[in-house]
Amino acid sequence: MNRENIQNYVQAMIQMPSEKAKLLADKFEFFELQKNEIFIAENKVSKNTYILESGFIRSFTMDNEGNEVTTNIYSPFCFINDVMAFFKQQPATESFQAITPCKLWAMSYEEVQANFHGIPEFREFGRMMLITNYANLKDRMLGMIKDTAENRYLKLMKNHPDIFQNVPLKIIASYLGITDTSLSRIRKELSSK
Amino acid sequence: MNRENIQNYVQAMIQMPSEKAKLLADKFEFFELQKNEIFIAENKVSKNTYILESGFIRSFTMDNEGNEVTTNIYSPFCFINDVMAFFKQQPATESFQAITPCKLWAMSYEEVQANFHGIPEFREFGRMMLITNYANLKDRMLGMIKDTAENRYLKLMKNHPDIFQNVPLKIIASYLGITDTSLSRIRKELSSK
DNA sequence: CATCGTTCTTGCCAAATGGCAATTAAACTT
DNA sequence: AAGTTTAATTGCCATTTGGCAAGAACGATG
Repeated sequence: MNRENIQNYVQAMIQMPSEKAKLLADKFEFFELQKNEIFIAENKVSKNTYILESGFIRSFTMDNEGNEVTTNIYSPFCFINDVMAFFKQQPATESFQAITPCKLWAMSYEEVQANFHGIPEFREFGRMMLITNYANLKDRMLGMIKDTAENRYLKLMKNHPDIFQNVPLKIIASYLGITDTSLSRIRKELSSK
Repeated sequence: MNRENIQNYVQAMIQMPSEKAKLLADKFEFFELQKNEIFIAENKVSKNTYILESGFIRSFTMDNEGNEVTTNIYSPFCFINDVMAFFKQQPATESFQAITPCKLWAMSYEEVQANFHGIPEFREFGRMMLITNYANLKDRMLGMIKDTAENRYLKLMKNHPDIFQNVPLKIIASYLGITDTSLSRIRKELSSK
């Protein structure tokens, strides 16, 4: 645990004096998760929003046949929650689970609201977080349409090699929108090139 | 053109007194588009944000082989722009084009910023818009992974029958993430059931 | 209303991905 | 370390989707 880490993260998101960043970082509370622990459950209202300091998290939901679909894989540092559900304080549409042991920082909804109104930089930080999340999702959406499964795999490899050392392939496959069987075959195909 | 329409739209997005909604609605300027006209061009900074009053708009970009990929289809009333690019005032990552003749309302970036700081309800409106966009994108992303092309087609049919009467099938196919050939076959298959 | 260009459909075949089941490999538990 | 669970790979074949090209249908325009 190191509060400076999230201070730097907050500061990296938007331009502000380091004292301000420290002020914001101080609003977060540290906690840890064991492997496989679920800390935001689908259909329940999430009272906190989170920053991931170390470890790997995934979000997932169920498809119509009852299979788990991994909607996202998170690696440090990043902001984590079901944005839509959290800001409206409605039930989450997906669950969030620790893939490895994790260190996180939490801030309650009430605290977020209070600081949104009181600290312009924080409001800006929140907005930037929303925008960044949105951009990431959009990139992924485009990738799903424009790229083959193989290319999506290669891109993830390139942009997040850390994930492949810490996250089971079946979860990665689900995130890429294919079965673990297909991912295995794609990997075999690539290794023979 | 009817300013009351967007006043109602603004008011529907977040709870506020109708005088406030009127105040916000007054900030938008009316204009029209011809069929096929492009009003936000990829790689250019969009100086305005828009509300669609009538007609159909699509956003699109190019895939790696140079084919157009329709990223979204917009029908009234809705908020339109490349959210990420607009709020950061960076070059748009996709183009926006009128599929039919359209009536729109525009607000400049400067005006948006000024009102964000001056009118809490407007700030809230902007945030809600962002969140709503995000939720829609997320639903679509999930659909791409969870549903077959046929189901995506049926869902769109159910949720936006209006689109099928106004937008060419090749654009709808692209939006669904398949080729026009495949969409045609899916439709044939369904009609024989 | 004749023409030109676009959109939509269809046939044929190829490529990508999935489903299931068996086997191997790896990770966890005691 | 042995045994048990979970993850990953592989073979076989089915299904979905794509690519290309030809023709039919539709729409805009003179």
